[in-house]
Amino acid sequence: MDTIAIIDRCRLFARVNPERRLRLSSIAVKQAFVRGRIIFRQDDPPPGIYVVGNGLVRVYKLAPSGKEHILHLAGPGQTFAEVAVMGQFNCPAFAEVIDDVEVALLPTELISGLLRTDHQLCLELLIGMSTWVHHLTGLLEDIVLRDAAGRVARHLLNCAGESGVVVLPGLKKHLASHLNLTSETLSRTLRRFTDSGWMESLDDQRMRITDAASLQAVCDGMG
Amino acid sequence: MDTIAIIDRCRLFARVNPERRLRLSSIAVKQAFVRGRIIFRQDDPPPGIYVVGNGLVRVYKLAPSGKEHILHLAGPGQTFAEVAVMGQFNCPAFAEVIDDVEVALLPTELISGLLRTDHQLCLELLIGMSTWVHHLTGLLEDIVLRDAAGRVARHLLNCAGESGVVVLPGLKKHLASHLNLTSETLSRTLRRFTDSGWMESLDDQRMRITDAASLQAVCDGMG
DNA sequence: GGATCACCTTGATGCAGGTCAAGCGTTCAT
DNA sequence: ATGAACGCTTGACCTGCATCAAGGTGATCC
Repeated sequence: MDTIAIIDRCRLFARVNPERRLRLSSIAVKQAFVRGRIIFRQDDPPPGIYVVGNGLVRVYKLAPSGKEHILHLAGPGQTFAEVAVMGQFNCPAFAEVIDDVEVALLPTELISGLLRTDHQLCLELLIGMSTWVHHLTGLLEDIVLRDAAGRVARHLLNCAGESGVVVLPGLKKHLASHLNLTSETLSRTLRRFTDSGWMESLDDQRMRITDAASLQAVCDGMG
Repeated sequence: MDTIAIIDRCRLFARVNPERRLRLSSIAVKQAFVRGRIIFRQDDPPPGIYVVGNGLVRVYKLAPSGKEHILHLAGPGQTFAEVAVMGQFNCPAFAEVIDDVEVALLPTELISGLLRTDHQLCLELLIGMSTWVHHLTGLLEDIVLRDAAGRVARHLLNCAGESGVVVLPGLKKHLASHLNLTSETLSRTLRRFTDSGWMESLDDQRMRITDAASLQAVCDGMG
C-alpha cells in the first residue's frame, strides 16, 4: 500500500481535490510498525500527521495513578496527531500499535509549510478539526450523562450496520477503556442485553442487535 | 462596548492582524441579553460565532434524563458556537445567560464568506480550533482519570493567580456541573481542603491556596 | 503434549460519590 | 417587615460500578 492509496482513502482529506491529494502524498513518508510498538509518547513533540493505511492504533492518556483512557481507536483511513501538529503543542497522549500498521506520515514541517500557502487545504482541515471537536463532545456527553448500560447501548447502535450486525474492532478491554468502564462491567452489561433478548452474539467479535428500540431506550436513560 | 473593542480583546482573534480584526468587527452585530435568556438551543442551526464582551454565558448539554453538563463557561474575550459554524452542523448544546451579557455576533453566512477568501484568518482559526480540542481532551482526562478531589484540586490550581488567590466565576453549582460533581460533593471537598490547611476561604467567591504542593499531590492521584 | 500467557466471564465484596432531607443565610417582591 | 425562593452546607443513607478473586478458553512456544 503506497502513500497515495493511503491518503486517498482518508476521510480527513476526502474533499481535497485529487491534485492536492497527490501533493500531500508526495510529501508523505511511508512507515510500518509492529504490534506493541509505541509510536509516540505523551509530551513528545508531534512528528507529523499520521494517516492509517491498515492495522489499528490506540491513542490513550495515562494518569499518574496508572489508569489509562483510550481517546481514539484509529483504523484504516483515520488520522492521529493532527491536533497537536496544527495547534503546535506536544502530543497529549500515547499512540500504541494494536494490529501491525502501515501509516503515511506527513511530517510536521512540511505539512505546516503546505498549510501556510494552501488555502483550500486549510479550509478542509478546519472542517476536519470541527468534526473532531464534535466527536469529543459526544464522547464527553456519553461519559458524563449516561450510565454504563447507556454508554454501551449507544456505542452498539452507533456501530451497527444496516442489518444490525456489530463488529467490534480490537479487544473488548480496549472498548471498555474507551467507554470508561472496566472489562468486567462491559462483559456483564453485554450479558444483560443478550439475556433480555435485545441482541445475540454471533461469534467472539460479532453480534446482532435484535431489539434496537429497547437499546435506544436504555441509551436515553429510560432503561 | 462596541464590536471593535469586543473583537480586539478576544483570544481567538488575538493573532489576527489589526486590519483584519477591523474587517471582522465591521461584519459583527452587537447584541445584549439579560440573565436567564437562552441564546440558542441544542440542535438549532448556529446563528454565528458569538464573542463575549462582558457578562457570562454557560454552554451546556442536556440529557434525556434531565441531567445537564456544563461544557464551557464563556466569559469576556471568549467565544462560543464557533465549532458548529465552522463544522457546518447544528448547535451541540444550549447557551444560557448567567450574568447579563453584551456579545458581538459574527453571522454564519458572513464569517463563512470571509473564511473562504481570507487565508490568514483561516490559519488562525485552525489554531484556535486545535486549542479547543486540547481543552476538551483535558476536560475528558480530568473527568475520566481523576477522582472528585483531584478534579477540584486541578481546577483550583489552574485558576489560581500569582498570589494563589482563586476567584470563582458564577455559582458553585455551575462549577460543580462543569467538573461533573454535585454541588454537595464540591462543598464537602472544598471543606476538606480547608480543614487540611491547604487553602483558606477569603469570602464567598474567593479563596487562597496556601499549600499548592499538597493540592498538586491530590491532583496527581496521590491524595 | 503441556506449560505459559492473555483474554474473557462470573461471583463476592467494598467504597466513592450520588440522593434525600434538613437547616441557615441572602435576596427579592409584596 | 415578612414570606418565598434560592444557594450553600452538612448529615444520613444508598447504589452503581470498581476491585478482588477464581476458573474457563484459546493461543503460542518449547
